[in-house]
Order: sequence, then C-alpha cells, then structure tokens
Amino acid sequence: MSTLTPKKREILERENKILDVARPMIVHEGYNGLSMDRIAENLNISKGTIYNHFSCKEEIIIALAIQNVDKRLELFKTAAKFKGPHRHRMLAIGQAAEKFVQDFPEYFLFEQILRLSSVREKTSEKRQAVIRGCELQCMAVVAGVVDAAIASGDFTLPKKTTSESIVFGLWSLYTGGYELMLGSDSLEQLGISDVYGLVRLHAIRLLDGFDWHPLSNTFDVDKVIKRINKEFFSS
Amino acid sequence: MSTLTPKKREILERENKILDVARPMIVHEGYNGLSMDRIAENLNISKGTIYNHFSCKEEIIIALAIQNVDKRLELFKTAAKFKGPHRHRMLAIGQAAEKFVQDFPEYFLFEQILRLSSVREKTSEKRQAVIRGCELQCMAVVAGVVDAAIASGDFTLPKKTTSESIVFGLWSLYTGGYELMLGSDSLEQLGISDVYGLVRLHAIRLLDGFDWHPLSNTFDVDKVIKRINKEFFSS
DNA sequence: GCAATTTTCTGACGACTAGTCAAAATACGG
DNA sequence: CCGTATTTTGACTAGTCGTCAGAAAATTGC
Repeated sequence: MSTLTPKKREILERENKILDVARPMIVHEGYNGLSMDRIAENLNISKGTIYNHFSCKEEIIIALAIQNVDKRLELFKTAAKFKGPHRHRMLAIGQAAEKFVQDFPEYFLFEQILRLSSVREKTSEKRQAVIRGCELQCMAVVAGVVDAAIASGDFTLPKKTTSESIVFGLWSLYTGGYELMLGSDSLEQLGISDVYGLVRLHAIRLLDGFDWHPLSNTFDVDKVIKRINKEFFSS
Repeated sequence: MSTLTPKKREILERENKILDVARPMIVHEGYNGLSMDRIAENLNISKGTIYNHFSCKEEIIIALAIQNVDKRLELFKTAAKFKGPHRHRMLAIGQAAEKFVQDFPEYFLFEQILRLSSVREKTSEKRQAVIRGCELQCMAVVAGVVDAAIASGDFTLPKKTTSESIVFGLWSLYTGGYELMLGSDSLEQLGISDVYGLVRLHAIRLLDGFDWHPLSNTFDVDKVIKRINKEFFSS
C-alpha cells in the first residue's frame, strides 16, 4: 500500500473519488444525469484528468458495477455453505440473491444500463470480462449445488439439459422478477406487492417441477428460510 | 379517414414518417443514436416541427413501443383460444410470447430502454398508460386462463396467492430469460444456446411444480407445441 | 377572390454534452 | 539544482436537446 510514491497514491485515491461522485449522479439522475463536466467541477479537477482514469462515460458505469459484483459472489459462496439437503442450499442461495438486491439495488441499475448493447459496446473488454467472470462464478456456485444434488440422487437432469440450464432458469426468474419490481409500474396495478416472496415461491415450485427432492411440501419452508436468514443474513 | 383536411392528413402522415426514421436509429445505434437533428435532416423538415409531434426524445421511443404492444396482445388473445386443457392453452400463450420476441425483437429493446426510470420519467402519463394498459390486458388474458383452470379443478392456488401471482412468475421468467438472451454475453460462455426451448422447459416445470394438471409427463409436450405452432403461428 | 385570423413551420439560439490535445505544470532521477 | 518524464489543464471541436420569435401557410369570414 504505502510502498507507492505519494503521486501514485494520489492518483489511485482520485479514481475512487471519481466513482464516489459519479455513483449518486447515476442513482438519482440516471444514465444521462452522469456528466463528466460536473464530476470535474465537483472534485476541482479538470475534465482531461478524468479521461486519464476512464476512457469514456460508460467505463465509469461499468467500474461502478464492478465495485459491487464481488459482493454478490461472496453472498452466494456463503449461502452455498449452508448445511442441509442441497435443496435447502438452493433456498439459501435464493436468499442471498434477495439480500443482494436489497443491499445493492444500485447494482441492478448499473446492470440494467449495461444491458443496453449500445452502452456495453463502449466499455473495455477488460472490465466486461471482470463482470462476466464474476457472473459466471456466481452461476458456477449455483451449478455446483445442482451437480451435488445430482450426485446425491436428489435430482435428475431432464434429457438434453445441463446443470447450467437449471441455473439459467432460476437466474431468469430472479433477474426478471426483480427488474420488473424496480422498473415497472404495472405490478402494483396487478395487485403484486411482495415481490420477494413471490419470486421465492416460484423458484421453489420450479424446483418442485423438476422433481428435486425433498419437495417443498415435505418440509417447513418458512422454518428453513428463517434459519438461513438467521445464520447468514442476520435479519 | 379522408374526411380530414389535407393539412391534417399531412400532419398525421408525418408523425408516422418520423417514427419510421427514428426506429432504425434506435435499433442500430441505441438510445443515444436517436438524434432529433438527424430525423429532421432526413425528412427535410425543421426540428421545431418534430417537437410539434413529440415533446421530447423519450416520447418518440415510447411511441415506437406503442406501435408494437397491441401485437403482443393479439398474439396472446389468439393463443388463449387454443382448444384443449387449460394447461395446453398456457403452452400456447408461451408460444405466443416466443413468437412475439422473435417477430418484434425491437420492442424488447424499447421496453429495455423505457425500463430505465430516468427515461420513462420523461414520457407522458398518457402514453405510459397505453403501454401499461396493454401489458395489463396481456396479463389479464393469462390470468383468465389461470382462473379457468382453477374453476375446472385442474389447478389450485397456493395460500396467499392470486392468479395474478402466477402470471407474475411466468412473466418474470420470460422477460428475464429473453432479456438475458438479448443483452448478456455470459450465456454462450455458460453453454446456453437454445434459450427459447429452455424458457419453455422452465415454464412447463414451473406449472408442474404448482401441480397444474395435466402434468407435463402425462402428455406429449412436443406434439402439443407443434400443433400450437401449426394452428396459430404457421412455422 | 380577398383580407384577417389562426395554425403551423422554421432555424438561429442558448445551454448543455463527450471527448481531444497542445501546452503548461508538476514530479522524479541523478 | 537540472533535465527528462509524467501528469494536468482548459480551451476547443463537434455534437446534443429543447425553445421561441418571427416567417409562412392554411383556414375562415365576407
């Protein structure tokens, strides 16, 4: 850390300062609310200096996303350690996903912006790889539980599918559900309020549909959820 | 139609011309690729005239989305007419959703852009209501099938849920899956290729998990899918 | 058919934006 | 303390959206 020259330290610190100023801009004003000029003004540095750190606006957004991705991976890894049937470990990962979106709703915003290909295209392959890598690791954690369940005989893959196929379905359900929650006004008109509970319910029934034992009607789901939250997510 | 004065006709026609020019701009260059100046240049009209039609850029985007929403509703309504067990009618609606995203991938792009709150906020309440209304009608079609299944005894709602809750889960799964397909590069690295088939599989298993009869292992799903596509979606 | 009024159109304009780059300022090694 | 290397600067280009006074066109009344 302190082996760096003072100047290098200053530069490193500034990178974080830029992100600290940029974050609320995007969170409160969206993609177009992020202004390079205003960041510069705010930090009393010149715009050119910002471009020494980030080659374009979009790089700042992806850098902000990167500040959070590893936290999801941590949550997932922790959840996967849950002791119990693999089916229960899946529940734990579901709770991790829930915890993540509750603690870092901002990340979802960045992810949403980055999903627009016109934005993502401008970001560096390097940073894209960081996000992708972290995402793949998260999925690998889930796939690991699926594989363990297969090995234990609790679950059998349908024909022409892989454990990643199962992960994909859950991933779709969770991201789809949460993104609808954060960015659609149709939901309340539908009378949907407890999105977290509903996403969880659907994930549970999805795995029931895949005949992953023990089936949800053979144990007290709420009790297990409570134990998961108590052990890992203290809430 | 022709009861309008020539001038009024011209204005109406121009509105469509504006959208026709704007559409490929967004599709090929994304949100920031849509330029009011370039639209004006392209149509040999002045920028001010465009603002007589659309109060801001975002209004053009939502107007483009509106050009497509009713097509989804049509597809859904058609699919719901499928003759057979309600479970099969749900499959038909799934095929309608698939057909919609295949035929109008652009709509998904607009929807994605509009899901960014910073964009949606700038659009008129009026146009938002059109989108929302159409979305709600689509969901109502699905909910109608769910209700019919409940009435027939094929399916029983879990405690504390409504038929809309079921719709929400499927909606999340489909939009989540398709949005991942269109805007994530992690998928191919996961070895996921046939997203349509996978989303369908998960939807099927989800309904199995809800114990919606007839369960998917009691009939030939592929055969029903083929019949649906033959009858409705000619492919 | 002509004049008055209403509607529509125009394009220069203001206030912003992202990103560049030569020149100035600073940091560093000897 | 000096010369080289690095970093910072901010004016500049080329673009953006949205506005609005005045010009042009259409409609109305006669």
